[in-house]
Amino acid sequence: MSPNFIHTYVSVDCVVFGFDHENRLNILLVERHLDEAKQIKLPGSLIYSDEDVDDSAERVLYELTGIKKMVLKQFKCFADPSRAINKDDIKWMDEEYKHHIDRIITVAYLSLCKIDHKINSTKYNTVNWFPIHEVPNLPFDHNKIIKESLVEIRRWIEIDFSIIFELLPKKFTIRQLYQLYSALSEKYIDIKNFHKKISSFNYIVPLNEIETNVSHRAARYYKFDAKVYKKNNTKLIK
Amino acid sequence: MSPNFIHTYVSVDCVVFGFDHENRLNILLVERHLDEAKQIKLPGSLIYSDEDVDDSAERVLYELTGIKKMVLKQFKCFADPSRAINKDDIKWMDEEYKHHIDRIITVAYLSLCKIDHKINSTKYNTVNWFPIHEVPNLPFDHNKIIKESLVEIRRWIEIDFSIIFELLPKKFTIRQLYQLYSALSEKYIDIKNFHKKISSFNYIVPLNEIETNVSHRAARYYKFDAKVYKKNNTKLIK
DNA sequence: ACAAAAGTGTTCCGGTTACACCCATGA
DNA sequence: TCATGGGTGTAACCGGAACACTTTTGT
Repeated sequence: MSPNFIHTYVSVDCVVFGFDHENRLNILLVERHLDEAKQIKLPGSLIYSDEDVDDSAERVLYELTGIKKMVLKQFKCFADPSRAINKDDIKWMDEEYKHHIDRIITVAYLSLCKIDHKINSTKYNTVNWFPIHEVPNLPFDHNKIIKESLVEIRRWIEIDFSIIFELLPKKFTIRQLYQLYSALSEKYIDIKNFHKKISSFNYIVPLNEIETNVSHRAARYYKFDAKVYKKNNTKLIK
Repeated sequence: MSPNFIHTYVSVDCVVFGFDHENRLNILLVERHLDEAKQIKLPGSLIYSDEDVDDSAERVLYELTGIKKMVLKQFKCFADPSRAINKDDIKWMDEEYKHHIDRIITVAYLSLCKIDHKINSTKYNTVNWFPIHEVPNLPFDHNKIIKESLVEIRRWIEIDFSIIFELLPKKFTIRQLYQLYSALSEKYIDIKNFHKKISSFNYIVPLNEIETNVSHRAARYYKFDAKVYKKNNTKLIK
């Protein structure tokens, strides 16, 4: 065996997006403990020897939120040989996994979560939402992963518009959907035309319920009907 | 260290597409040798201990074709624990790498090549084009990888139309481009309208040269101007 | 002359865009 | 009564789809 072939550990890191009440994209970060210090990072784990990566990501998401069957999407393998050469990172891995790890490859996943959903982590003591533009410096190449995940979530919504509803409450107004879509697609759309278009889709179902306590005409709540959507599969933008 | 974390080799496999003169998508496959028997497979390699995956894929492509700087795109990590449990596959790995490998994770890449380009492999004795619909049973999960690569190449062209020209000769007719596009996008487009649209793009440059020896009106040759394209970046389909 | 494909022109249609206008509600 | 946003209507516009027509070349 040529000694210069990689023989390594492989991990999974998950970027979980949420959409807050101030119309900002957020991501979930967890706390890691190094000596007595705390540092935040992306949730992740080494994969098990009998696990597929998708299963591993599903496990990480469950350990993170307590939710089973979250939508998820693998988007990139990060394998820069120097992605884990920071001393603190190596030290943390030594402590966390009780073994010296000199190089580590990670497979990054995207996931989506309603921001009001109760987070019930079975693994982490501290799990918090961070607005995407307020994410501090993170260990390893986690900042890079997050940056690329933003490109990926936009692409994902182009491919499958329906996943956008994973970020909204079950009942939502068209304005909420508009603001989420705007936060993701960045190109301007007239809200009136957006409204007309969205409400013309048969998988956007109007409810007999409107907003309360708003200082203007109350907006109607709608829900997303996934079954109808699957039959038609209309893209928002052709 | 918990013993149930994966500690493994990581490889790269490349699906290289070409477009033949009968308007079929082809892929490059190589021969592997097991005992005295030959078997064809996707080109690939374990990654080196100081290599990033992208670099590794670039190296595999160079060893395969002799071409430097081929376009490439990582598209998925395949890590099913049972993707390498076939006895022949294990035996082959034992011989190829002189070491027993019980599990292997691979990162799959897409690449594109003009089918008339000379193939000058520095590693493989036998490298051949296979029409996509005539690919035989391959070892590991290579058939699965190829299947998913087809979905991916279509997506890639949606995102960046210009990469389609990697599959065409430098001089091409609009009909050639039409047939390639049809092979990839599968939805019918009227060739007249396609012609009109394509020739309206300023990055599709008409040449002072037309077909010869055709039994109908000779078509004009065009070339693709990447610089102009980069400035405008028009998508074929909005 | 005919076949086959290049290349151009024209019409039609549907969806997007840009608004104007009215409605409902709280302050 | 005013400000704010909900919700509807309409007309202009633009790009794609369909297809007719002319051109060019080999057989």
